[in-house]
Order: sequence, then structure tokens, then C-alpha cells
Amino acid sequence: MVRRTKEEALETRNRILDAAELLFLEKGVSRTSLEMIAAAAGLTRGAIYWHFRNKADLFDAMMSRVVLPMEEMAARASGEDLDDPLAYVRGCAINVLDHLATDPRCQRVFEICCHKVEYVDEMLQVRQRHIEARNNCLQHMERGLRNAARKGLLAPTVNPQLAATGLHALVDGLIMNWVLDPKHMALGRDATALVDQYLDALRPASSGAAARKPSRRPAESESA
Amino acid sequence: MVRRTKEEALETRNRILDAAELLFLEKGVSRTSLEMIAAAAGLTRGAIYWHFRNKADLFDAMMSRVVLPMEEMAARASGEDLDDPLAYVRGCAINVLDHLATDPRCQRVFEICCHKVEYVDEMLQVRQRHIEARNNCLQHMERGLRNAARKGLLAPTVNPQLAATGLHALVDGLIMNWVLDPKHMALGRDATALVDQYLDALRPASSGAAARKPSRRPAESESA
DNA sequence: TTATTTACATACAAGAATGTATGTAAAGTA
DNA sequence: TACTTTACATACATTCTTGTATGTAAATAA
Repeated sequence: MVRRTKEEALETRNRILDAAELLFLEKGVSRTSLEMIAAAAGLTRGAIYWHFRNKADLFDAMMSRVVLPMEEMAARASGEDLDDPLAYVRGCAINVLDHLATDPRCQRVFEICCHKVEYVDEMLQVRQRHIEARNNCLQHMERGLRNAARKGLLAPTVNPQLAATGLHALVDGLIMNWVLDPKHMALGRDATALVDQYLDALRPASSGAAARKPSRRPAESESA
Repeated sequence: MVRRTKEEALETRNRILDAAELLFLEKGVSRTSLEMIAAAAGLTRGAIYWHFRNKADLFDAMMSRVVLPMEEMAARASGEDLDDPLAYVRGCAINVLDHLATDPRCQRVFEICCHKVEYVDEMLQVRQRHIEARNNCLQHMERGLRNAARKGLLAPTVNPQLAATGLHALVDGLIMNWVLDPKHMALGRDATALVDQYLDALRPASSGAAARKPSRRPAESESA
């Protein structure tokens, strides 16, 4: 057998992850054998066991290719020192939705982790990671909204914690529903309007919607 | 072997479904063998194959015990002729959340269909059923909001279709997040406030929040 | 009462997946 | 150059699971 150089080995690793991604998407994680993945990548199971401890480890690596960049993105944007915390929160929400709407790999992996895997045993740690990422996201949002409230950018009746929970649930719900059935709704088109609609409602009556940058309004449905 | 009467057979069937529900929750659907389910119900696989064609059929029956009542509930409430369509929409959203928050079987089954099953092959029909139920729910909501708009209960800037999408995503997101980590948030407590916060934002500026029945506001977080 | 069907239990056949152990040729290293 | 390690491939043993076929005793029907 021709032994590969380090670069080629890394390429092999990525070929494995690519093959796994497609097969997980099509067959589900538990019905995809390592044999199938190896064959799809033009290898044998030996190669997979060299690069990964087992299927859970492989799954984790596949997830990381998509999740790590997003977590880093979230970590970089502290949003503490911005003079418009609401714009930061808005950017967070819209960035995620836009990224999902435009990146095919992100779409595949989201579909897999939403509908093609069972969170039991070793997979529970993936779920735990999801929970922690969510809590982190919620904290960022709540802090942003709290800052906004302090600057008088929110109506005094608004509870920042509740508003953060609501906004996060809205974005999460949009993601889930779009992943469930992408052709039912134009995520890239409506996402901005939906987030803005939610955020506008939090603003004090005086400022209205004028405080943010304009966004396209989606066309009214043609049904009666 | 003592052959059972019809009632006893139906009891057996329910025992199988109960056992499956608990095992699916604990082990995930694909890692739960029919042998395990049979043993947990004090039976053998023969009994399961008598009552169900295969695991997918059993899973479907388990889902139906929870989903059928909810679908019937949704079907009964047309909401067409109510003089307050907004109250109908509000009731829809809050009922689902309340039901989830109080019914343990609903909680288990939601957890299973959200995180313990892979939607591939035969399971795809379960997913399709989910999509159709969602579309139906969205239609009801949109019609309710459209009626509300006609009666001047909504601000003229509100797009009923978009608002329905948003409200549904909000409720869906709340469900998903609560199922993901029930102890992180008090669904029964905050659900009402979150739905009301969303719906209040849709009302014309004049009517404000006074148009609906009062609801408890959750306590402000104690953090700085 | 006899015959039939029901509601299961038991037995069988057969594949499929995993983990590990071992083989191997080339890349890297001293 | 000789040795070691890398990056895989191959082979093996074992365990699970499914579907079906068949057995059977009691309930039900005629």
C-alpha cells in the first residue's frame, strides 16, 4: 500500500468526513455503517479507525467542522462596548439565519443533528455541547438587551431576560421549521423581517422602527 | 399458554406501547430491540409481531397515542366564528405549551420524536405527518390573524402571514428549548407571558395590552 | 360439542456491524 | 543506510437483531 504524506492523510480524513456527512444525511447515523463510509470514501474501515476512535468520534468531528466556526464567531462578538447593543443582538440573530440559508454544508449538518441522529449514550455529550452553546448565546443576548435597556433603547415594560428567551426561541423555531421543510418558506427573505418585527416591538413607542436600518418587507400572500 | 380475552389483549398492546415509550426514551429508537421491549412488557417478540407489523409500526402507534388527541383538538377549534380571533390564536399557542408542561406522557413522546429517533426510510412518513400538522396549524393561525386584522384588532402594518410564521416559530422554539433542557426554564410560568408579549406587539398602538386578560409577569432576574 | 380463530410463545435461519489484532509498504528520522 | 513510525488494508471473532415459521392453549363461534 502506498503510504500517504501528512497532507494526503489530512485529505483522507476530510474525504471520510465528507462521505460520512452525505451518508448520515441519507441513511441516518445509526443505519450508516463504518463500512459504508469507508467504501464511499474509497477506503476500508481500517482507515477510519486510524483517524477516529469510533463512530461517535467521527460524528463529533463532522459536527465540529460546522459548529466550531460558529462558536468562535459567537465568542469574538462580545457586544459589550458597542454603542448600539440592539444592533448587535439583531446582527447575531440574522447572521445565524443567513449563514444557514447560504451554506450547504451547514444545511446538511443541521439536518443531520436535527433529524438524523439519536442523542443517547456517547451522543449525549453532543447534546450537552448544544445546551451550553445555547446558554452562552442566551447570556450574550440578555446582556445585550440589558445594555440596550440601560441606554433607553427598550420600552420600560420590557423584561430583558424574557425578551432574550423569546428572541432566541423565535430564531430557533425558524431554524427548525426551515430545516424541517426548506421549500415551505424563504428563510433568506423573511428572516430579517421576522427578527425586526420582534425587535421593533421591544423599542419604546417614541423611537418606532426608524431606529434601525431599513429592511425589505416580504410580499403579501396572494391568498384571500 | 393462557389465551387472553379481547380486553386483555388490548391491555397487552398498551403494555407494549408503555414499555416501548420508556425504552425509546432511554436507549433511542434504533438501539432498542423488539426483544428488549417484549422483555420489559413481560412478553416475547411474538406478542409484538402479533400487534404490530414491525418497529416502525409500533413507533407510529406510540406517537398516535399523543398526537391524535392533539390533532383532534386542533381540528375541533375552527376559530372562524369567534368574535375575538386573537384570543383564539392566543389560546391555541398557550394550550399546546400548557399541555406539554403538564402531561408527562406528552413530554416523553416529544423528547423521543425530537431527540431519540432518526427520520429515515419508513420513519419519513412520521416526519411528513409532522409537516402537514404544522402547515395546518399555520393556516389556522394565519386565518385567525387575518380575521383579527379585518376587525381592526391588528396594527395596519402587520403582515398576517409573517406574524403567523413568527408566532408559530416562537412557540415551536419554546417547545424545542424546553424539551432540550426542561430545568433551564419554567415553561408553565413564562409561556403565557412570552406569547402575550408577541401578540401585544401586533395590536394597534391605541388598544395596547389592555385588550387581553391579565397574565402574571415572571420575576425579574436577580443578576446585575 | 366441535371447529375455528385468537393471542401469544418458541425455534430457526441468516445477515450485518463492531472492535481488535495483525500485516505492510512507504514516509520520516538518525 | 537502517530503523521507526505512519497510514492505512486485511482477517477474525463475536454479538445483535430481524423476520418468519411453527407450536399451542384458550376464547369464541356454529
